Amino acid sequence: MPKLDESLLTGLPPFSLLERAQIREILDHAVSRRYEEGTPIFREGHDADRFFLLLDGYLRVIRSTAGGDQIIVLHISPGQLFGIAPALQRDTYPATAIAAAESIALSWSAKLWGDFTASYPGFATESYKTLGQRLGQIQETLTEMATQAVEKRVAAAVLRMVNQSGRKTDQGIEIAFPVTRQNISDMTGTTLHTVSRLLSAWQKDGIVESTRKHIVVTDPHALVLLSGAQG
Amino acid sequence: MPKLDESLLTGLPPFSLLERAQIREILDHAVSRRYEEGTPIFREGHDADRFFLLLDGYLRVIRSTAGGDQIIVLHISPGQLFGIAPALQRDTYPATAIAAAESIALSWSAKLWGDFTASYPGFATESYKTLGQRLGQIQETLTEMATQAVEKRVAAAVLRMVNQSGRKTDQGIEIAFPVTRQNISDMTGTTLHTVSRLLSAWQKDGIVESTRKHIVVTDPHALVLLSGAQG
DNA sequence: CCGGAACGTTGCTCTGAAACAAACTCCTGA
DNA sequence: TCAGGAGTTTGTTTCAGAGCAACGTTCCGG
Repeated sequence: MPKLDESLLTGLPPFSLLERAQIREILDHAVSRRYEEGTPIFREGHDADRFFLLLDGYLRVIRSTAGGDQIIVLHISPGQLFGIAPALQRDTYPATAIAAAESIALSWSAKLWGDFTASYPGFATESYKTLGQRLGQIQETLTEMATQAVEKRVAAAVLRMVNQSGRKTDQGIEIAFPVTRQNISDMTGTTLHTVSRLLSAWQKDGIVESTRKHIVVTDPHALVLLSGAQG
Repeated sequence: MPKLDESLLTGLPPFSLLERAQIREILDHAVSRRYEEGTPIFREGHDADRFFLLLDGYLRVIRSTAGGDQIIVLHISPGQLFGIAPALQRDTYPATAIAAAESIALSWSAKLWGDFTASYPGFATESYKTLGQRLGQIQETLTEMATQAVEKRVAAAVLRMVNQSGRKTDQGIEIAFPVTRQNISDMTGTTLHTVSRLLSAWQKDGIVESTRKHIVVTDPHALVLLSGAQG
């Protein structure tokens, strides 16, 4: 296995305070791996023996019910730590992570978490900061789910993906990873049928442009209004 | 202000590894306060300048939408840390905490969080463990909200309160703090009307017994079945 | 002891969205 | 190049649960 380059980590929040030598040290303990679209990185209930950093690609974090229904709890984008159950003293992962697009991630043995927080200034602080943001996001989604009508939720879900991964094209802003109607329904707790109808309607109104597994938002402002941003 | 007694903290997870002298030290920095039912301890968006430990009573943690709807994210029971936004490097509280019954809580300046985690063995570990559990709970609620029908959600919500605060009486297990229909609807994202109907129906079936702000579960097993525990 | 507020119950109506159903389109691999 | 599967679209039906309304009950302060 070739040595990983230091530039992979420089500039990322958890490592921003570190010396070059320290980053080297961290990388020497890391394992790098590529995941095809649809491949699980880890599964709900399995031994939480490693923690991860996404270098490239996008992930979906999923929870399933006993009845077989599933929902997408959040998305992970490049530069983020994930699977940090070990940081929370959990011995199993509470959710499943799946590559939404071809992805590359580093990972470390869970045992190293303690070493990292102890040895590297800023690492713990920044990690827990991320965790706090994530907790806030989930609470946000929860309130939304409990109080908002389907159309608002779907609009909000699309916006969230755009905000996290949007990149400009000539027609508008596109979501950088493949998304199916089913995926969106799993984010919003509705059916793919309803999502399909909504997207069709929005397309008619010139708000989005969508093909098979691909969505471009042509009128973000209209979508923000639909999402009910207190208007 | 009289000195607080060490026995208040002994045995609680975050402090279990500590010496008597260390507990003394921690208590000397603490402020103790009593809150009437309905009194807010802190509010969403306000400066997160303190963190708390509930000694007695029960709290509701609430989030509100711009549109004025609100939902109860979780309940806090005695012995739990709460308002630990400072631990996550947040400068405002992401939710509001309100006394569901008359309550007593200790609090410390947010600045001390760093000192506590640095000086007291096990404190950080135990705190983040709690946080992990809480994150798991919220994800659980989220999936439930997205996939389950109203009756199941309400049953699950009642069960959660019973598990957290249930105490045996001659007729069954009662929830130890006041709960209105509206409260339950705020936990489940439905209306108080629907909750009222459900409780009436359950009462008819001999599953619960409820008076004004008080609920006794007479047949917990039936409720578990209703909650859809994969049966 | 009275009046009003807070909480709860119940009946009725109506609609948003799930469920069911049936094609259609694109993509992939044999 | 053809078959099958994955993803999508659209129409129709159905119903759980929200909304509205009116009334009952308990509690508390003056």
